[in-house]
Amino acid sequence: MTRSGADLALLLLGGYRTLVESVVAELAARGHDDVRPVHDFAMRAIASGADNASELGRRLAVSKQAAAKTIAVLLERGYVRRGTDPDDARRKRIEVTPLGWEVMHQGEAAFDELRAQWARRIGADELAALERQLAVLVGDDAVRPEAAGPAAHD
Amino acid sequence: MTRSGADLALLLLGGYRTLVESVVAELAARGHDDVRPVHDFAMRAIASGADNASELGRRLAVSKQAAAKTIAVLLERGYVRRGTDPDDARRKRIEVTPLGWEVMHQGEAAFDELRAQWARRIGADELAALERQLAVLVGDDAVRPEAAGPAAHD
DNA sequence: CACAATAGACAATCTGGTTGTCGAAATCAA
DNA sequence: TTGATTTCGACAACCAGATTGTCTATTGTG
Repeated sequence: MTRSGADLALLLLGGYRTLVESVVAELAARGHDDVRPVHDFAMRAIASGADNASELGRRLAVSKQAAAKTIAVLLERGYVRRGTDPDDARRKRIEVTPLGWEVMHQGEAAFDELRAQWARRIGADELAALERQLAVLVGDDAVRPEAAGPAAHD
Repeated sequence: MTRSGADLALLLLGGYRTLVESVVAELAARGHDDVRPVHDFAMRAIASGADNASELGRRLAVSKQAAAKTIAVLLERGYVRRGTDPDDARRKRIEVTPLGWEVMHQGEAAFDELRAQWARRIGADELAALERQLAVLVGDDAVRPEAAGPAAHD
C-alpha cells in the first residue's frame, strides 16, 4: 500500500482520537461525564506547578484568557480550587482538589490500559519503538507542551 | 524513559500537529493563507464523490449543517463551485475548481515532502512500520473518514 | 520614585461545530 | 395514484474554545 503524507497525518490524528475517545467514555462511565481532554491536560499542568492562569496559558500554549476560561469550568466542576498567593497579590493560586486528583488518576489508568491493549496487539517492543520514533519526529518536548507549540504572545 | 498512556496520546497529537502546521505554513507561503486543514479534507472528499452537503457531512462525520458551512467558505474562497443536479432538484452539486485542485496538489506535495523528511530521520522502513502499526491500532478506516467516527445522526 | 511588566477580569469576536425547524422534492407503500 | 415518509438544503439559535484588545491592581526595576 502506498501511503501519502496526508494519510500519515490522518493516522496520527486517528490514533489520538481513538485513545482520547475511549478515555472520556471510560471516565463518563465512572460518573465523570463532564470531563474533556483539555480539562485533564490542564489539571496535570496545574498539579505540576502551573498554578495560575497566566502560567497555565504559557504551558498549554494558549492565551491566558483561554486558560482562565478553562480554570473557570474546572472551578465550577469542583476539580480545582482557588486561593490567594501570599507573595503576590495579583496572583490567584490554583490547586487541584481531591476530586480532581481522582479524575486524573482514573484518566491515567484508562490511558495506561489502552496502551497495554495496543502493546498486546502490535507487541510491546514495537509500541516502544513507535513512541521513540514519534518522540524523535516531534521533538520530545511535545510531551511537555510548555516547550513547544506556537507561543501565545500575551 | 517510562511512558504513560497519556504521553502516547500527546505524541500522536504532537505528530499530527507538527505535520499539519508545517503544511498550512507552506500553503500560506505560497499565497493560500486562508486554507485550514478541514478545507483540504473537505475538498478531497468532494473530489472523491461527496458532491453535496448531506453526503459530505456523512463522509466527514459531521452534521450536514456543518458541512454546508464548510462548503460556504470554500465557495466564497473560490475553491469549489456549485451547480444543480439534473437528477434531483433538491441537491446542489458541488465541484472543485481548478484553484481548489491547485491547493490540494500543493498540500499533498507539502505533506509528502514532510513525510520524506521523516523517512530520512528515522528510516523509511521504520516509518512504514509505524504507519502499518498505527493502521492496525486505529482500524485502517481512519484514513477514510466516511467509514469511521461517531456518526452524525441527521 | 517613576515607569515598565505582569496578573487577571471583562468584552467583543471568530471558528467550527451542535440541535431544531422548515419547505421543497423525491421515494415508498397501500 | 395518492398519501406518508424520507431526504436535501436553508435558516436560526446556540455552544465551546479559542482569539485580540482594553482595563485595573500589583510588582519589580532603572
